Formats: sequence, C-alpha cells, structure tokens
Amino acid sequence: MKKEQRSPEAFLPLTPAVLHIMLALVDGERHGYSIMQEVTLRTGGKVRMGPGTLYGSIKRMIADGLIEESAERPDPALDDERRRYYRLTNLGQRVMRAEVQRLEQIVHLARSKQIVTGSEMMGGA
Amino acid sequence: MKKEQRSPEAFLPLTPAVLHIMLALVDGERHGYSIMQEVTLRTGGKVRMGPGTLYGSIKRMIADGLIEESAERPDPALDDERRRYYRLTNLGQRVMRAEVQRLEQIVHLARSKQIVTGSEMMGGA
DNA sequence: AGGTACTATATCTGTGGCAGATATATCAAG
DNA sequence: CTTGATATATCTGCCACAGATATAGTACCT
Repeated sequence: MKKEQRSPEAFLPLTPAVLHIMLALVDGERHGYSIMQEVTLRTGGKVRMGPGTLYGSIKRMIADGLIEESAERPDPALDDERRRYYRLTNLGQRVMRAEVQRLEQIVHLARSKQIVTGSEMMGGA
Repeated sequence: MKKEQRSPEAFLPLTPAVLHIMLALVDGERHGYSIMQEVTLRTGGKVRMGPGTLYGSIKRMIADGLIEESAERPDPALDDERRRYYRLTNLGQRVMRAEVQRLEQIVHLARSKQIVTGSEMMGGA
C-alpha cells in the first residue's frame, strides 16, 4: 500500500489561490464561503477570491489530496446544511510547509541583496 | 507627462517565472541565456526555465515596463553579438520590492501560526 | 406571509501564462 | 568542417484564474 504518492516538493510552486485557501484552513475546518471571507478580511480587501477561483481550486485540491471534506458538523443550532466543510490533509500540511520554506528562501535571498532592509518600508519616491 | 502609469501593487502577485527573472537581474545586467543558467544554478537544478517561458516572460515584462533592453556592451573581447542584455527599470525594482514584501507577510503569518518554526527543517522522508 | 439581501455552492467561458517542441543562427573546440 | 554548446525566437497545447451566470436556502424586516 503506497502511502506516499508524490513528494510535497512536486506540488511546488503553489498558485496564490491555493496558498490562500491553505492559510485559511490552518486554524481548522472551514466551509467555502468562509474561506472567501477570511481571505478578503486578512488581506484588507486587496485580494478578492471569486466563486470560480474558489470552488475550482477546491475541486483540484481534493483531487490532489491536499484537502478533504469533513463529515463533522459544528452544532445543529449554528449549522447551515448547505455548507461543506474542508480541512487540510497531512499531505496538504506538508505541501504548505514546503511552499512557505520556499518563499522564505526567496525572501532571504532578496534580503541578502538588500532589496528590502526588513519589514519597514516607505514608498520612497 | 505621466510618470506613473500603475502602482507597483497593481502588478502583484508576480508569477514565479517573472520573479525569478527579476531576482537574476538584481545584481546587474544579464542576457537571456545567462538568466536561464542563473536560475538553474541558484535553485540547484530544481527550477529549469525553458526558452518558451523565458523569452515569453521577457517580452511581457518589457511591454509592462518592468525591464528594458540595454545598449551597453560589456567588452568587445568578451562579447557575443547575439546577446541581448536586459536590466530592471525603476518601476521593475519597486514591483519586485512590493512582491518580496507581500511574500514576507505570508511567511510571517505562517510563522505566527506555527507552520514553520524558523529556517531549520528536516526532510523527514 | 412575503420580499429582499445575504449566504452558499456550482458551472461555464474567455483570457493569459507556462512548458515543450521546433527553428535558426552563431560561437568554440577538435 | 563538423559537432555541440550558446543564444534568441516562435508556436502550440494545457491549465489556472476571473467574472458571469445559475440556483437555492437563510435571515431579517415590515
């Protein structure tokens, strides 16, 4: 029984949409619409993920084994039966970690070349 | 005379290919083939940018004003007249800075969620 | 009870970037 | 002078993404 299909690195680089979805799912299970709102909120409205991008990405991520649908329901009173909840799989978590580390290397490289001095910045024209 | 067409943020997120090319051009001017080699070298062979991706990206980046062709020739003895040298424009540098800062935010977010503990890691495979 | 706006999921189509193949030509080495 | 590496350019297929459209349930207001 093959437990490992592909190494996490084989999925890299992730598309921005996929990474955003993963970051929204780190804290726990979420349904699609909630992911949309979370991304809008976290980016201060800069990133707006439409339904086409969202559900298309979810479908692909499930097919790739990065996320999976959860049967668990939060609470009969707070629930909405239309919702479909998703969570990161073990593979998905490892892929996300690998991607973040890849981004870290790029940021470090940029730092070493003095493109950015730190987190501080100014639109110095 | 309009000096600013679009804000740097309007170009984000950059595609991996575009960012790789920019990072290769930070140190100074380079010609296309040299960019290809630099990316292969820097990533330890993990990323291989083919001619289609390279020259297609270059064309778009010039159209967007992110890079420009340079007329300067390095040295008559060391030169190869086939080569075409490129350099980052002022806009290109600002776009790259903005992209790196965007990536920094993602890495910091991931850090705060304890996805990665730091630069240390172990290839648990 | 009925209307309206929001919540929630799903699909379809157009656009555009990327990968691999192909083409062409020059340079360096044997 | 032939071979392989250097160097640039284009073309085609594939796939992710964006926006529009569709459908329906939920919540609130009156």
